[in-house]
Amino acid sequence: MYIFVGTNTDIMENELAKIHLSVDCTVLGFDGNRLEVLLIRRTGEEGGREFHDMKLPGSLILDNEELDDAARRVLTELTGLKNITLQQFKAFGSMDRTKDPKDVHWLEHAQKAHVHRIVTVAYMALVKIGRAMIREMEGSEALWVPVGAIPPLAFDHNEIIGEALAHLRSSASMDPSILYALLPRKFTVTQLRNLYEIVFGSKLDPANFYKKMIQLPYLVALDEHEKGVAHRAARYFRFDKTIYNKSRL
Amino acid sequence: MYIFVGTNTDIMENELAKIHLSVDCTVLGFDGNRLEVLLIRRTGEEGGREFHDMKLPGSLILDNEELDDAARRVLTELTGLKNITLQQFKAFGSMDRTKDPKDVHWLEHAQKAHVHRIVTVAYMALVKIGRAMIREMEGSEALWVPVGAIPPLAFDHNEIIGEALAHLRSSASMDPSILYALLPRKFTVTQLRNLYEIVFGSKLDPANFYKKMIQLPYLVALDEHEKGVAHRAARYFRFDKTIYNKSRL
DNA sequence: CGTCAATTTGTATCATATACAATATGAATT
DNA sequence: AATTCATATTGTATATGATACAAATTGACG
Repeated sequence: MYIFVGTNTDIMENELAKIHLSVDCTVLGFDGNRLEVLLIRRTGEEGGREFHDMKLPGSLILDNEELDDAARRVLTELTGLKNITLQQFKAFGSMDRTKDPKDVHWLEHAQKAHVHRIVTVAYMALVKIGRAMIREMEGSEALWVPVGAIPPLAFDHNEIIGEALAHLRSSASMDPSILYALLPRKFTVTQLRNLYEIVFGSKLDPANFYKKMIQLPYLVALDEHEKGVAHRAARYFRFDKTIYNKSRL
Repeated sequence: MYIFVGTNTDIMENELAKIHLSVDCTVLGFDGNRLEVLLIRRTGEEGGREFHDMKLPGSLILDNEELDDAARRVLTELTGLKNITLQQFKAFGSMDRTKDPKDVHWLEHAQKAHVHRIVTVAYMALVKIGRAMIREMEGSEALWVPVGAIPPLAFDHNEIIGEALAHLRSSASMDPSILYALLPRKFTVTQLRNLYEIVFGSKLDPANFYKKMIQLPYLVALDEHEKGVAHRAARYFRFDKTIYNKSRL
């Protein structure tokens, strides 16, 4: 005879929610001036009329697939990039995330099944907006939208983006080096400062910021300078990850 | 005619994982000296022999139940406490979290169904270890275990606790005020310093720490002092949440 | 009453943040 | 070619906070 001591929270199988599980990725990029999010165009139907809107890139989890792998799969299929900075930051499972009939209707067609409830694990990804990626995305339904100009999206995706940005701020205040994932390989201190100002939402003194940054051992000055600007050309720097890892045992 | 434009990540229903969803809570308390975790005794069976071990408090998600509500339900049933500091910090969905046959066997009996895969949303809870809670827990299968002396637990619960502690550190370094949830209503600056030292894993100068803390407007000095200690009795303070909220617009 | 072990106060030094003036420079303009 | 412009970069002075550590205080105990 077996003894199974459970807590008083044990539940019979037939009371359980039939739950679908997905991942959604908030892919953030920096165009030198603004933060942008990668969104997917969606075409659906409501009350007999076709409509167009947007959603986050995402996917249901495959059988036997790790959560992180699912997020990486979505990103690779979308951007062609590997080695993307990727952080899981929150699961969203509210009942009213499928409150909108548009979304329910779309889900039932896209998944070809009735979806009672869908819980999603949200990821934040940081990418360099580069030529290779732009080319990869051509002809796809993906586009970049500035975070200040995001229209109403499917499901609770506006809320997810809001929390992704909060996660970026808190994550970058713990370890600002993640921000280099958003910058091109070569960048000026002014570009770096712009990014700091946008992420943390505050103005910084250019002179003091400059001095603070160039004293960092892992910020390597290059011999190259900007060109074509109507003022003194700024020096390019690069982030040396090897030096960085050594500098923080 | 309807048009549904999907991404190339669309998936047929029959490829989908049959997933169960749960919450698990890492409940942390501070006994004045050490951090402790609340664990649940488990009795199961393996190879015809009964065994005893421990697990985190948790539960499958009820139908139509919010994730946060599920976590709160587990905590209320366990401790009798309401208004607990509670933060979701990560979803765990690795395939090999049910790698151990002990756990598979236990799950099938406890849930009375075959569980192919179980994804859990992990929460960190911070509580004051008080008389009321201790009384509430009497006769239950719950007990406090110091974080330095946690034995191998069910599933990936050791890993979950590790990440909960990491979350506590990063969360407290963003906003140390969450630490007051672990202290009694009245506490000395030395108790507060002990907690800081344990959470951040570093020694702090008592004199400097004292001066830094008493200048905070929301740390209110009481007229009461310690008694029964073999040295100068320390003054009690309390954390004033109202003042705290005002001091950070 | 002196001793003990910790709390609490005092002070001096050092590092870093901030403010802001001054200089440098590549391109556009005159 | 000289001047203007706008930003990059350097310099300097001050304020603020972190750290080190000595000194004074106090409740309990023998």
